[in-house]
Amino acid sequence: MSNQDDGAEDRSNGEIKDTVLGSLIGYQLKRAYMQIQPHAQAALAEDSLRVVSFSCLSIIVDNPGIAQSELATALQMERSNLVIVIDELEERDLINRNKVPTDRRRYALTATLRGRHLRDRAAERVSRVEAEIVDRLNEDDRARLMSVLEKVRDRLAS
Amino acid sequence: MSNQDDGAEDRSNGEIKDTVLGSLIGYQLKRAYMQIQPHAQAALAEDSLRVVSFSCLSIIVDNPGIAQSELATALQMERSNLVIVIDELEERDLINRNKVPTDRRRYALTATLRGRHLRDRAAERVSRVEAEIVDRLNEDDRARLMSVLEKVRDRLAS
DNA sequence: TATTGTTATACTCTATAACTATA
DNA sequence: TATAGTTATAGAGTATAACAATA
Repeated sequence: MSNQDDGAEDRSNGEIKDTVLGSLIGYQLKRAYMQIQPHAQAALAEDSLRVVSFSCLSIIVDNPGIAQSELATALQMERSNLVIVIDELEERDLINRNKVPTDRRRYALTATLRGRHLRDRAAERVSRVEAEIVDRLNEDDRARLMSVLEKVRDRLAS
Repeated sequence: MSNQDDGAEDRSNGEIKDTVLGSLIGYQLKRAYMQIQPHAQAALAEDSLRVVSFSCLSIIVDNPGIAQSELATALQMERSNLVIVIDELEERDLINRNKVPTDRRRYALTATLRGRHLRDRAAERVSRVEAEIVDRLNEDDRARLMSVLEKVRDRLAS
């Protein structure tokens, strides 16, 4: 048998082919997110915030009076899983649970001054980190991002 | 006090503002992924495949002879968490663990004919589902996707 | 000494069911 | 009867440490 293409690809250079997987938008989105997420996480950790805490705080800052249910819907998470996050933000004096006279079942969530300032600072940090990461992406990673950009844009051309 | 903007935004229409959060690439990527993932998951479930099983199978099909460590690196997961996935693919006769004479520590993973066919069919299914979803995105979701496209493209303009 | 595959385990995230108090 | 917040719990997914076999 000759050295022609018999399906056993040459991987002696250590490169892994993911042609089929890489053609899927979901895979590319996940990969792109996985590049960014740890850095965003690290940036938020400087303010002792998790990604979910920051997301909640940010939505509360921009939507004063929002209820926990509404917040859960906005972030596409279960309201049961939101409770301890809100607890923590409240304990850190970043937000308040305000009683609503017209509906005593719900809380009106509002950010404190401290919460608003922390949100702004944290958002600034994450923005900076994201910009740095995208700038430092290597050839493969850039290709990945461009790939998902193109695919989604093609499908959106309507 | 008048009815002017005092920071308490009007949310009577039920719309939630996420201006700051929405300006972050990571958030947009995650949101976009969360739109696609459940549908891809459902499509793969028709072949009793999880996303991780399909990803592994797909990489093995395209890289015959790959080792578990290499596969773990390619998919950015721990090799310890890969073991049961590979076990399952092997039990379903979709791949083989082949002994490598020159290095008896590693296995050379190869897909069976059945595995290659299943991968092709599953990939086709996911592609179709992804296309449908992107087509059916509502105004908000499209705006989200365009947002991340623009942001990343701006940063990549080099 | 370092690496591959493996096991066990812990930790986080997410999902579900059920409860209470209100509407 | 339905909804908001809450609790408890189960299930994924992911991360870490340690081990045997081999390099």
